[in-house]
Amino acid sequence: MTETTEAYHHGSLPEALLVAVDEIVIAEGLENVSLREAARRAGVSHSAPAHHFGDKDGLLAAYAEQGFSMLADSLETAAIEAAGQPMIDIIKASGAAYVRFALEHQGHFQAMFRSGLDKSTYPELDAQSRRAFGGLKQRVEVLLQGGDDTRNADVVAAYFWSIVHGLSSLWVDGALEQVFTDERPERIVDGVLSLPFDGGTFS
Amino acid sequence: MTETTEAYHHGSLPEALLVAVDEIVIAEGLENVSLREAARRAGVSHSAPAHHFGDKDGLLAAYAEQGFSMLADSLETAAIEAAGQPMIDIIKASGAAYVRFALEHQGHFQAMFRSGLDKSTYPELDAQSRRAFGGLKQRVEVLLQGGDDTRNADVVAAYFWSIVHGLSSLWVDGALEQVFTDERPERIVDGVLSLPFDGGTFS
DNA sequence: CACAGCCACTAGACACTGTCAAGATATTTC
DNA sequence: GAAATATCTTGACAGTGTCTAGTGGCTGTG
Repeated sequence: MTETTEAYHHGSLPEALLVAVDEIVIAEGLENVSLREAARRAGVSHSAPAHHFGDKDGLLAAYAEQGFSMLADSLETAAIEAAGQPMIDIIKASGAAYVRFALEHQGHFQAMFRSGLDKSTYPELDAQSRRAFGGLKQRVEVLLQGGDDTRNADVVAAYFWSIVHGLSSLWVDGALEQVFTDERPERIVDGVLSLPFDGGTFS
Repeated sequence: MTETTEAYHHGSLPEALLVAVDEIVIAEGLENVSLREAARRAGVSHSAPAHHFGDKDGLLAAYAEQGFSMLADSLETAAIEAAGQPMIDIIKASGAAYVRFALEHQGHFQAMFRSGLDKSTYPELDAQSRRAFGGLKQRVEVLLQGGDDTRNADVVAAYFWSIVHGLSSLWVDGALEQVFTDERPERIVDGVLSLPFDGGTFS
């Protein structure tokens, strides 16, 4: 567990607590995160966390905010790596990065979308989540106007977002494996992610 | 609050407790549901719920199971009402019913997908959730083979499911309104739901 | 009609949790 | 070096989940 960095009392407690939260979420689930257990893992007294994060929701909000920040970075990195290609491929790469993030950071992903935190009471959380999703909307606008496409940009952005978010949620939740027992989830995900670009219309 | 049906001691406590849970989730959020508060609202002692549901997770599982059962019924009803129309329209109607259910029963929807319950420890929960999603898979199979479509049925089913589930989650979470401030969510949802049937492919 | 058994619930206890107030200790500032 | 401040500790309280031991009424059987 969380190696004791000894040198507390000069600034590393908040980070150590976020690491502790991540460990707890992974090991015992989001609902079993507690201030006291996080404090225990960080080697401090039971009420030390409150000093930095206010209360339990504050700690979870900081953890979720970290997650949105990481997600925003991942999406941006994916877009940069795909730079030069057609916009549609940049969007496709971002979508894959979204699902990859959800799977590689399930603890953060749960806190981001399952903690029930009200963004209006945590401005920084709100800001980081906007940062994560703002890029998609812009790229969709470029995509549509470039091709003289009359489809509504907000609708198309929500469409892409719903696909990757739904897919991520269902996968992390275990629902994909529950329903599609004969297919490996990776294949399902790959297939779904390419549908909107290669046959996502049905009639 | 929960009118006291007086006539306890002959069978109505479990139902009353589920109603109480629903009230609590709506009024104070999923994470504030407690056995003792549910007992209070039902007018019984603090440990009465355990007699019927075992423990807190058991109560939440029963509530979530009720939700999956209602969802399965809603989807089935939608499919029946659209019977006779082309299969693609039946699927479209089911998708709309899915999103409508999420919005009209936000309490149940949260418990179904945000409670972190392990389905393998609640067989009835598992069964009801399979019932809800099984129909979609079958209908997609009919859709594809009817049109000599070579696309993988599991992939297409996961695609539809991801769209409606992602859309529902983001809406209930308030994320749609957060990002698309200038559009009413209903319009976004209507647009997204029709995209896969009228221009869901991009290139 | 008595009585034994059982079902639905109560009452009390315990360990755990979040949160608050008060204090202690180290670090920084002047 | 002293004062001020940030960081953390200690102790307390109410609320919670869960366990154990009861209690009260209903049911079926002789």
